[in-house]
Amino acid sequence: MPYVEASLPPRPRGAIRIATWNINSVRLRIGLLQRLATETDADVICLQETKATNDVFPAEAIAAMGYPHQHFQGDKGYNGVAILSRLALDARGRRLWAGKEDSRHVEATLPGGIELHCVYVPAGGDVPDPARNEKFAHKLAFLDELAGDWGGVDRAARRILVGDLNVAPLENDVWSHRQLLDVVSHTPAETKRFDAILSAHGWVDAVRRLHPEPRRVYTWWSYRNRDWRGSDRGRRLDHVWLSKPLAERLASAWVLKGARDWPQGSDHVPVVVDIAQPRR
DNA sequence: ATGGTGGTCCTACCA
Repeated sequence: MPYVEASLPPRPRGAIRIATWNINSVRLRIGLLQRLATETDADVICLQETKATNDVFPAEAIAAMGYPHQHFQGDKGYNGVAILSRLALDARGRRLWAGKEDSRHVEATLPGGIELHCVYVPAGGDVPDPARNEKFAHKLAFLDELAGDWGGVDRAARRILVGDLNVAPLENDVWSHRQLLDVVSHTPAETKRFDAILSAHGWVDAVRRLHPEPRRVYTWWSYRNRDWRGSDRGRRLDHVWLSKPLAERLASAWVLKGARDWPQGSDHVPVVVDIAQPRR
């Protein structure tokens, strides 16, 4: 199983461990970020929905946790992404998408020339019709841009894209494929775009590489579900994508399901991967 | 059945 309830096994010598988590307010859950660091021993933590502008981002508290190398971008009350690292971040940047100023992407380069992208795809509202719902149109436009050559399509590059992509692409990424076909996050309009992005860039879906269908894997359970674990109406919205050279080094992938029960937790749980040291 | 819960920041908007 990809699921773990608490602490992960030790990181293999020389491996890089990367976690991604939609934290749903970094200031409210700063204590849970420490818990994530302790339970995973991650080298790099990518966050989405930090909901903090850069001037109020808790950079010093996070540096004190052992992550002094940081690259973040946030909006007041909404969006917001961050890359937090024990390892030096060589180059940093961000990109704007679908004609908006939203803080939905940051990128940085890790030691070894690994290009890391942290992305927060728009949720898309409730009505799965771009003609009637601007938010859904925005989401589709965002996904179309992700399928384009925004970073230069280079399948040989050492490149990672992680984040809350707000799409559950496969039948076993949702609790009921049939019932969610017209629910935003699992509509054909979205899942077809996912396929297009993956094939255009040669991305490998890390969790599914190691834990293939028909195994069910979720990373999000709604707050509106009283007994989230019992009813298990989840969706796999959070992803780690690897370019082929890095997919060949993929050692492990976990979903930290236990985080959904942390006191005052996020509705998303962290996804964690280990990338082994390159052969030399 | 058209809710249900949670975050931000003050009134509604977003997820």
